[in-house]
Amino acid sequence: MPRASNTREQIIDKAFQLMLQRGINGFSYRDISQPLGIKNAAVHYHFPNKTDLVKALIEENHQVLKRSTAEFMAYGGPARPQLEGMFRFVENQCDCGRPICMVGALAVDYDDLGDDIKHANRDFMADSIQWLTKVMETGRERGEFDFRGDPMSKAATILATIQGARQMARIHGHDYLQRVFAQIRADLGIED
Amino acid sequence: MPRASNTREQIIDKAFQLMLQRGINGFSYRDISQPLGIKNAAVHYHFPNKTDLVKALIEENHQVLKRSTAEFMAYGGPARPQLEGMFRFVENQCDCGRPICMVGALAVDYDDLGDDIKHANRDFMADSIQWLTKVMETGRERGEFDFRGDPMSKAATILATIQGARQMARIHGHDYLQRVFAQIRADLGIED
DNA sequence: GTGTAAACTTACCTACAAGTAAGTTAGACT
DNA sequence: AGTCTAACTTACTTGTAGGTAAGTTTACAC
Repeated sequence: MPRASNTREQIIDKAFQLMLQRGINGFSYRDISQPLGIKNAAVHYHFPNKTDLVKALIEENHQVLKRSTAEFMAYGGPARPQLEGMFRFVENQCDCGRPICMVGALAVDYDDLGDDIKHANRDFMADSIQWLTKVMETGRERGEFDFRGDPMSKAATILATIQGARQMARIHGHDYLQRVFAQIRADLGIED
Repeated sequence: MPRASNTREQIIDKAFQLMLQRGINGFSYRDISQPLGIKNAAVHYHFPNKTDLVKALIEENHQVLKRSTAEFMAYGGPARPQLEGMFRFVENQCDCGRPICMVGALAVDYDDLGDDIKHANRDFMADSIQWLTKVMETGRERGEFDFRGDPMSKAATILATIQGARQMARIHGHDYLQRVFAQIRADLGIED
Protein backbone atom coordinates (compact mmCIF):
# COMPACT_ATOMS: atom_id res chain seq x y z
CA MET A 1 0.00 0.00 0.00
CA PRO A 2 1.16 3.54 -0.72
CA ARG A 3 2.37 5.99 1.87
CA ALA A 4 -0.54 8.34 1.55
CA SER A 5 -3.74 6.64 2.61
CA ASN A 6 -6.64 8.21 4.40
CA THR A 7 -7.50 5.11 6.39
CA ARG A 8 -6.46 6.77 9.60
CA GLU A 9 -8.81 9.66 8.98
CA GLN A 10 -11.61 7.33 7.99
CA ILE A 11 -11.16 5.39 11.21
CA ILE A 12 -11.30 8.57 13.26
CA ASP A 13 -14.39 9.75 11.39
CA LYS A 14 -16.21 6.49 11.92
CA ALA A 15 -15.12 6.10 15.55
CA PHE A 16 -16.07 9.69 16.27
CA GLN A 17 -19.52 9.13 14.92
CA LEU A 18 -19.95 5.88 16.85
CA MET A 19 -18.65 7.43 20.04
CA LEU A 20 -21.15 10.29 19.89
CA GLN A 21 -23.93 7.86 19.15
CA ARG A 22 -23.29 5.11 21.62
CA GLY A 23 -20.62 6.19 24.07
CA ILE A 24 -17.18 4.82 24.66
CA ASN A 25 -18.31 1.32 25.60
CA GLY A 26 -20.95 1.14 22.92
CA PHE A 27 -18.78 0.35 19.94
CA SER A 28 -16.04 -2.13 19.05
CA TYR A 29 -13.17 -2.34 16.61
CA ARG A 30 -15.42 -4.39 14.42
CA ASP A 31 -17.98 -1.60 14.24
CA ILE A 32 -15.24 0.55 12.79
CA SER A 33 -13.43 -1.91 10.54
CA GLN A 34 -16.40 -3.59 8.89
CA PRO A 35 -18.12 -0.54 7.36
CA LEU A 36 -14.75 0.70 6.16
CA GLY A 37 -14.00 -2.64 4.52
CA ILE A 38 -10.80 -3.17 6.46
CA LYS A 39 -9.75 -5.63 9.15
CA ASN A 40 -9.68 -5.15 12.90
CA ALA A 41 -5.92 -5.35 12.90
CA ALA A 42 -5.74 -2.35 10.59
CA VAL A 43 -7.41 -0.29 13.26
CA HIS A 44 -4.97 -1.65 15.80
CA TYR A 45 -2.15 -0.67 13.47
CA HIS A 46 -3.14 2.98 13.61
CA PHE A 47 -4.33 2.91 17.23
CA PRO A 48 -2.66 0.10 19.20
CA ASN A 49 -5.33 0.13 21.87
CA LYS A 50 -8.65 1.75 22.57
CA THR A 51 -7.17 4.36 24.85
CA ASP A 52 -5.07 5.63 21.96
CA LEU A 53 -8.17 5.81 19.83
CA VAL A 54 -10.17 7.71 22.42
CA LYS A 55 -7.31 10.14 22.93
CA ALA A 56 -7.27 10.81 19.20
CA LEU A 57 -11.03 11.31 19.26
CA ILE A 58 -10.79 13.86 22.03
CA GLU A 59 -8.12 15.68 20.06
CA GLU A 60 -10.32 15.49 16.95
CA ASN A 61 -13.26 16.80 18.92
CA HIS A 62 -11.21 19.69 20.17
CA GLN A 63 -10.17 20.56 16.63
CA VAL A 64 -13.69 20.32 15.24
CA LEU A 65 -15.05 22.46 18.04
CA LYS A 66 -12.29 25.00 17.61
CA ARG A 67 -12.96 25.28 13.92
CA SER A 68 -16.70 25.52 14.43
CA THR A 69 -16.60 28.02 17.23
CA ALA A 70 -13.99 30.06 15.39
CA GLU A 71 -16.57 30.48 12.69
CA PHE A 72 -19.08 32.27 14.87
CA MET A 73 -16.53 33.75 17.22
CA ALA A 74 -15.14 35.59 14.21
CA TYR A 75 -18.17 37.86 14.47
CA GLY A 76 -16.05 39.71 16.96
CA GLY A 77 -18.38 42.05 18.79
CA PRO A 78 -21.97 41.00 19.36
CA ALA A 79 -22.74 38.13 21.73
CA ARG A 80 -26.07 37.11 20.31
CA PRO A 81 -24.76 35.67 17.01
CA GLN A 82 -22.18 33.71 18.96
CA LEU A 83 -24.85 32.13 21.09
CA GLU A 84 -27.00 31.42 18.05
CA GLY A 85 -23.97 29.98 16.32
CA MET A 86 -23.59 27.52 19.14
CA PHE A 87 -27.27 26.61 19.02
CA ARG A 88 -27.01 25.95 15.30
CA PHE A 89 -23.89 23.90 15.82
CA VAL A 90 -25.54 21.68 18.42
CA GLU A 91 -28.64 21.26 16.32
CA ASN A 92 -26.55 20.35 13.33
CA GLN A 93 -24.59 17.78 15.32
CA CYS A 94 -27.82 16.15 16.46
CA ASP A 95 -29.13 16.09 12.92
CA CYS A 96 -25.96 14.30 11.88
CA GLY A 97 -26.73 11.47 14.29
CA ARG A 98 -24.57 12.70 17.14
CA PRO A 99 -27.10 13.03 19.89
CA ILE A 100 -24.65 13.26 22.76
CA CYS A 101 -21.51 15.31 23.02
CA MET A 102 -18.04 14.04 23.84
CA VAL A 103 -18.33 14.98 27.48
CA GLY A 104 -21.55 13.03 27.75
CA ALA A 105 -20.15 10.06 25.90
CA LEU A 106 -17.27 9.84 28.33
CA ALA A 107 -19.21 10.67 31.47
CA VAL A 108 -20.99 7.32 31.52
CA ASP A 109 -17.83 5.32 31.91
CA TYR A 110 -15.83 8.02 33.56
CA ASP A 111 -14.43 5.88 36.34
CA ASP A 112 -12.69 3.49 33.96
CA LEU A 113 -10.88 6.17 32.02
CA GLY A 114 -7.18 6.80 32.28
CA ASP A 115 -5.93 10.01 33.84
CA ASP A 116 -4.76 11.50 30.56
CA ILE A 117 -8.20 11.14 29.00
CA LYS A 118 -9.82 12.61 32.08
CA HIS A 119 -7.43 15.50 31.88
CA ALA A 120 -8.06 16.15 28.20
CA ASN A 121 -11.77 16.06 28.78
CA ARG A 122 -11.57 18.39 31.74
CA ASP A 123 -9.48 20.89 29.80
CA PHE A 124 -11.92 20.88 26.95
CA MET A 125 -14.78 21.57 29.31
CA ALA A 126 -12.91 24.39 30.98
CA ASP A 127 -12.29 25.96 27.57
CA SER A 128 -15.96 25.79 26.69
CA ILE A 129 -17.02 27.43 29.92
CA GLN A 130 -14.43 30.12 29.51
CA TRP A 131 -15.61 30.92 26.02
CA LEU A 132 -19.28 31.09 26.95
CA THR A 133 -18.49 33.14 30.04
CA LYS A 134 -16.90 35.73 27.80
CA VAL A 135 -19.97 35.70 25.57
CA MET A 136 -22.16 36.26 28.62
CA GLU A 137 -19.99 39.13 29.81
CA THR A 138 -20.03 40.76 26.42
CA GLY A 139 -23.77 40.26 26.12
CA ARG A 140 -24.41 41.92 29.44
CA GLU A 141 -22.05 44.82 28.79
CA ARG A 142 -23.59 45.53 25.42
CA GLY A 143 -27.10 45.23 26.80
CA GLU A 144 -27.90 42.28 24.52
CA PHE A 145 -28.56 39.91 27.39
CA ASP A 146 -30.43 40.51 30.60
CA PHE A 147 -29.80 37.78 33.13
CA ARG A 148 -29.33 37.27 36.85
CA GLY A 149 -26.25 35.81 38.52
CA ASP A 150 -22.62 36.03 37.46
CA PRO A 151 -21.57 35.31 33.87
CA MET A 152 -19.60 32.21 34.69
CA SER A 153 -22.42 30.53 36.57
CA LYS A 154 -24.76 31.45 33.76
CA ALA A 155 -22.36 29.99 31.21
CA ALA A 156 -21.88 26.78 33.18
CA THR A 157 -25.61 26.42 33.52
CA ILE A 158 -26.34 26.97 29.85
CA LEU A 159 -23.76 24.36 28.87
CA ALA A 160 -25.29 21.88 31.30
CA THR A 161 -28.72 22.66 29.90
CA ILE A 162 -27.63 22.04 26.35
CA GLN A 163 -25.92 18.81 27.25
CA GLY A 164 -28.95 17.52 29.09
CA ALA A 165 -31.33 18.69 26.38
CA ARG A 166 -29.34 16.88 23.75
CA GLN A 167 -29.80 13.60 25.54
CA MET A 168 -33.42 14.19 26.35
CA ALA A 169 -34.18 15.20 22.78
CA ARG A 170 -33.12 11.72 21.77
CA ILE A 171 -35.92 10.27 23.83
CA HIS A 172 -38.54 12.95 23.67
CA GLY A 173 -38.13 14.10 20.12
CA HIS A 174 -36.21 16.71 18.26
CA ASP A 175 -38.38 19.71 19.14
CA TYR A 176 -37.36 19.33 22.77
CA LEU A 177 -34.11 20.97 21.76
CA GLN A 178 -35.90 23.88 20.11
CA ARG A 179 -38.06 24.38 23.15
CA VAL A 180 -35.03 24.49 25.42
CA PHE A 181 -33.20 26.91 23.13
CA ALA A 182 -36.23 29.18 23.21
CA GLN A 183 -36.29 29.05 27.01
CA ILE A 184 -32.57 29.83 27.24
CA ARG A 185 -33.22 32.88 25.07
CA ALA A 186 -36.14 33.86 27.27
CA ASP A 187 -33.98 33.48 30.39
CA LEU A 188 -31.50 35.85 28.74
CA GLY A 189 -34.25 38.39 28.14
CA ILE A 190 -34.16 37.98 24.37
CA GLU A 191 -37.39 38.48 22.49
CA ASP A 192 -37.77 36.57 19.27
CA MET B 1 -33.18 -22.32 50.35
CA PRO B 2 -36.27 -20.81 51.94
CA ARG B 3 -39.03 -19.09 50.07
CA ALA B 4 -38.30 -15.67 51.41
CA SER B 5 -34.92 -14.49 50.18
CA ASN B 6 -33.97 -10.96 49.36
CA THR B 7 -31.58 -11.91 46.57
CA ARG B 8 -33.85 -10.41 43.99
CA GLU B 9 -33.88 -7.10 45.80
CA GLN B 10 -30.14 -7.20 46.28
CA ILE B 11 -29.67 -7.80 42.57
CA ILE B 12 -31.89 -4.84 41.72
CA ASP B 13 -30.07 -2.64 44.21
CA LYS B 14 -26.67 -3.52 42.85
CA ALA B 15 -27.72 -3.35 39.21
CA PHE B 16 -29.42 -0.02 39.82
CA GLN B 17 -26.28 1.39 41.31
CA LEU B 18 -24.12 0.05 38.49
CA MET B 19 -26.50 1.32 35.86
CA LEU B 20 -26.45 4.85 37.24
CA GLN B 21 -22.69 4.74 37.47
CA ARG B 22 -21.73 3.23 34.15
CA GLY B 23 -24.75 3.05 31.90
CA ILE B 24 -26.53 0.06 30.49
CA ASN B 25 -23.54 -1.31 28.58
CA GLY B 26 -21.08 -0.61 31.34
CA PHE B 27 -21.82 -3.53 33.62
CA SER B 28 -22.15 -7.29 33.32
CA TYR B 29 -23.85 -10.09 35.19
CA ARG B 30 -20.55 -10.73 36.86
CA ASP B 31 -20.42 -7.20 38.25
CA ILE B 32 -23.67 -7.98 39.97
CA SER B 33 -23.15 -11.55 41.07
CA GLN B 34 -19.62 -11.32 42.41
CA PRO B 35 -20.08 -8.61 45.04
CA LEU B 36 -23.27 -10.32 46.19
CA GLY B 37 -21.44 -13.63 46.54
CA ILE B 38 -23.77 -15.45 44.16
CA LYS B 39 -23.34 -16.96 40.71
CA ASN B 40 -24.18 -15.45 37.35
CA ALA B 41 -26.88 -18.02 36.84
CA ALA B 42 -28.64 -16.83 39.97
CA VAL B 43 -29.08 -13.46 38.34
CA HIS B 44 -30.38 -15.18 35.22
CA TYR B 45 -32.82 -17.09 37.38
CA HIS B 46 -34.45 -13.90 38.57
CA PHE B 47 -34.01 -11.98 35.32
CA PRO B 48 -33.70 -14.35 32.35
CA ASN B 49 -32.05 -11.74 30.17
CA LYS B 50 -30.70 -8.25 30.43
CA THR B 51 -33.80 -6.66 28.98
CA ASP B 52 -35.81 -8.10 31.85
CA LEU B 53 -33.30 -6.65 34.27
CA VAL B 54 -33.39 -3.21 32.71
CA LYS B 55 -37.17 -3.23 32.69
CA ALA B 56 -37.14 -4.02 36.40
CA LEU B 57 -34.64 -1.22 36.97
CA ILE B 58 -36.83 1.30 35.19
CA GLU B 59 -39.76 0.16 37.30
CA GLU B 60 -37.59 0.43 40.42
CA ASN B 61 -36.49 3.89 39.39
CA HIS B 62 -40.07 4.94 38.93
CA GLN B 63 -40.93 3.70 42.40
CA VAL B 64 -37.96 5.36 44.06
CA LEU B 65 -38.69 8.63 42.34
CA LYS B 66 -42.36 8.43 43.24
CA ARG B 67 -41.54 7.80 46.88
CA SER B 68 -38.94 10.56 46.95
CA THR B 69 -41.03 13.15 45.17
CA ALA B 70 -44.06 12.22 47.24
CA GLU B 71 -42.03 13.26 50.26
CA PHE B 72 -41.58 16.83 49.16
CA MET B 73 -44.78 17.00 47.16
CA ALA B 74 -46.59 16.38 50.41
CA TYR B 75 -45.80 19.96 51.32
CA GLY B 76 -48.92 20.71 49.38
CA GLY B 77 -48.91 24.40 48.72
CA PRO B 78 -45.60 26.17 48.28
CA ALA B 79 -43.49 25.51 45.21
CA ARG B 80 -40.12 26.47 46.61
CA PRO B 81 -39.76 23.52 49.03
CA GLN B 82 -40.69 21.17 46.22
CA LEU B 83 -37.92 22.54 44.04
CA GLU B 84 -35.45 22.42 46.91
CA GLY B 85 -36.58 18.88 47.66
CA MET B 86 -35.66 17.91 44.14
CA PHE B 87 -32.29 19.62 44.41
CA ARG B 88 -31.56 17.74 47.61
CA PHE B 89 -32.66 14.50 46.05
CA VAL B 90 -30.33 14.93 43.08
CA GLU B 91 -27.46 15.93 45.30
CA ASN B 92 -28.03 12.95 47.51
CA GLN B 93 -28.12 10.60 44.53
CA CYS B 94 -24.79 11.97 43.32
CA ASP B 95 -23.29 11.57 46.78
CA CYS B 96 -24.41 7.94 46.73
CA GLY B 97 -22.32 7.31 43.62
CA ARG B 98 -25.13 7.73 41.12
CA PRO B 99 -23.76 10.51 39.00
CA ILE B 100 -26.12 10.10 36.06
CA CYS B 101 -29.85 9.54 36.09
CA MET B 102 -31.74 6.70 34.45
CA VAL B 103 -32.61 8.75 31.41
CA GLY B 104 -28.94 9.58 30.90
CA ALA B 105 -27.85 6.01 31.45
CA LEU B 106 -30.21 4.81 28.76
CA ALA B 107 -29.68 7.68 26.34
CA VAL B 108 -26.20 6.55 25.39
CA ASP B 109 -27.33 3.24 23.98
CA TYR B 110 -30.80 4.38 23.10
CA ASP B 111 -30.85 2.91 19.60
CA ASP B 112 -30.32 -0.65 20.81
CA LEU B 113 -33.14 -0.61 23.30
CA GLY B 114 -36.38 -2.49 22.83
CA ASP B 115 -39.58 -0.57 22.30
CA ASP B 116 -40.99 -1.39 25.71
CA ILE B 117 -37.95 0.07 27.45
CA LYS B 118 -38.08 3.15 25.28
CA HIS B 119 -41.73 3.53 26.13
CA ALA B 120 -41.18 3.16 29.87
CA ASN B 121 -38.40 5.68 29.76
CA ARG B 122 -40.45 8.14 27.76
CA ASP B 123 -43.37 7.85 30.16
CA PHE B 124 -41.16 8.46 33.12
CA MET B 125 -39.75 11.56 31.50
CA ALA B 126 -43.19 12.86 30.66
CA ASP B 127 -44.23 12.39 34.29
CA SER B 128 -41.24 14.34 35.53
CA ILE B 129 -41.92 17.24 33.20
CA GLN B 130 -45.56 17.27 34.15
CA TRP B 131 -44.73 17.41 37.84
CA LEU B 132 -42.20 20.20 37.51
CA THR B 133 -44.51 22.15 35.20
CA LYS B 134 -47.08 22.14 37.97
CA VAL B 135 -44.47 23.34 40.44
CA MET B 136 -43.58 26.16 38.06
CA GLU B 137 -47.22 27.12 37.64
CA THR B 138 -47.80 27.13 41.37
CA GLY B 139 -44.61 29.10 41.95
CA ARG B 140 -45.64 31.77 39.49
CA GLU B 141 -49.21 32.01 40.78
CA ARG B 142 -48.06 32.36 44.37
CA GLY B 143 -45.40 34.88 43.45
CA GLU B 144 -42.61 32.60 44.65
CA PHE B 145 -40.95 32.39 41.27
CA ASP B 146 -40.35 35.09 38.71
CA PHE B 147 -39.39 33.66 35.35
CA ARG B 148 -39.90 34.26 31.64
CA GLY B 149 -41.48 31.84 29.21
CA ASP B 150 -44.21 29.29 29.80
CA PRO B 151 -44.08 26.89 32.77
CA MET B 152 -43.68 23.77 30.70
CA SER B 153 -40.70 25.08 28.73
CA LYS B 154 -39.19 26.28 31.96
CA ALA B 155 -39.71 22.87 33.55
CA ALA B 156 -38.28 21.01 30.57
CA THR B 157 -35.26 23.30 30.61
CA ILE B 158 -34.59 22.91 34.31
CA LEU B 159 -34.73 19.13 34.00
CA ALA B 160 -32.29 19.24 31.10
CA THR B 161 -30.04 21.51 33.12
CA ILE B 162 -29.98 19.18 36.07
CA GLN B 163 -29.31 16.17 33.92
CA GLY B 164 -26.44 17.87 32.16
CA ALA B 165 -25.06 19.29 35.38
CA ARG B 166 -25.05 15.89 36.97
CA GLN B 167 -22.81 14.53 34.25
CA MET B 168 -20.57 17.55 34.16
CA ALA B 169 -20.20 17.52 37.93
CA ARG B 170 -18.62 14.12 37.57
CA ILE B 171 -15.84 15.62 35.51
CA HIS B 172 -15.59 19.09 36.89
CA GLY B 173 -16.15 18.42 40.56
CA HIS B 174 -19.06 18.35 42.91
CA ASP B 175 -19.46 22.08 43.40
CA TYR B 176 -20.46 22.41 39.76
CA LEU B 177 -23.83 21.08 40.84
CA GLN B 178 -24.16 23.68 43.58
CA ARG B 179 -23.24 26.45 41.19
CA VAL B 180 -25.89 25.34 38.72
CA PHE B 181 -28.53 25.04 41.43
CA ALA B 182 -27.72 28.58 42.52
CA GLN B 183 -28.09 29.81 38.94
CA ILE B 184 -31.42 28.02 38.51
CA ARG B 185 -32.63 29.79 41.66
CA ALA B 186 -31.34 33.10 40.31
CA ASP B 187 -33.12 32.50 36.99
CA LEU B 188 -36.30 31.96 39.02
CA GLY B 189 -35.80 35.26 40.80
CA ILE B 190 -35.12 33.63 44.14
CA GLU B 191 -32.76 35.44 46.48
CA ASP B 192 -30.82 33.29 48.91
C1' DG C 1 16.68 -4.83 -9.08
C1' DT C 2 17.29 -4.87 -4.31
C1' DG C 3 16.37 -3.11 0.32
C1' DT C 4 13.56 -0.77 3.38
C1' DA C 5 9.59 0.78 5.55
C1' DA C 6 4.62 1.95 5.72
C1' DA C 7 0.26 -0.01 5.59
C1' DC C 8 -1.86 -3.37 5.81
C1' DT C 9 -3.98 -8.94 6.17
C1' DT C 10 -4.13 -13.67 8.04
C1' DA C 11 -4.37 -16.26 11.70
C1' DC C 12 -4.20 -16.67 15.91
C1' DC C 13 -5.05 -15.96 21.57
C1' DT C 14 -7.22 -14.88 25.95
C1' DA C 15 -10.89 -13.06 28.43
C1' DC C 16 -15.25 -12.32 29.31
C1' DA C 17 -20.24 -11.46 28.38
C1' DA C 18 -24.78 -13.53 27.87
C1' DG C 19 -27.29 -17.35 28.19
C1' DT C 20 -28.76 -22.41 29.01
C1' DA C 21 -29.45 -27.08 30.82
C1' DA C 22 -29.13 -30.14 34.30
C1' DG C 23 -28.37 -31.09 38.92
C1' DT C 24 -28.68 -29.72 44.15
C1' DT C 25 -30.63 -28.00 48.46
C1' DA C 26 -33.88 -26.53 51.71
C1' DG C 27 -38.16 -25.60 53.53
C1' DA C 28 -43.50 -26.08 53.06
C1' DC C 29 -47.37 -29.06 52.42
C1' DT C 30 -49.62 -33.24 52.82
C1' DA D 1 -41.74 -39.98 55.35
C1' DG D 2 -42.26 -38.44 50.82
C1' DT D 3 -43.19 -35.02 47.35
C1' DC D 4 -43.22 -30.58 45.34
C1' DT D 5 -41.24 -26.29 44.31
C1' DA D 6 -38.45 -21.99 44.84
C1' DA D 7 -33.96 -20.71 44.72
C1' DC D 8 -30.22 -21.59 43.70
C1' DT D 9 -25.11 -23.90 41.73
C1' DT D 10 -22.21 -26.41 38.38
C1' DA D 11 -20.86 -26.87 34.11
C1' DC D 12 -21.27 -25.95 30.01
C1' DT D 13 -21.99 -23.14 24.94
C1' DT D 14 -21.65 -19.39 21.80
C1' DG D 15 -20.27 -15.02 20.46
C1' DT D 16 -17.51 -11.18 20.56
C1' DA D 17 -14.12 -7.86 22.27
C1' DG D 18 -9.45 -6.46 22.52
C1' DG D 19 -5.05 -7.56 21.25
C1' DT D 20 -0.76 -9.76 19.06
C1' DA D 21 2.63 -11.96 15.94
C1' DA D 22 4.00 -13.05 11.65
C1' DG D 23 3.52 -12.66 6.94
C1' DT D 24 2.22 -9.82 2.52
C1' DT D 25 1.88 -5.98 -0.62
C1' DT D 26 3.26 -1.62 -2.49
C1' DA D 27 5.83 2.63 -3.20
C1' DC D 28 9.96 4.75 -3.11
C1' DA D 29 15.13 5.41 -2.53
C1' DC D 30 19.33 4.12 -4.08
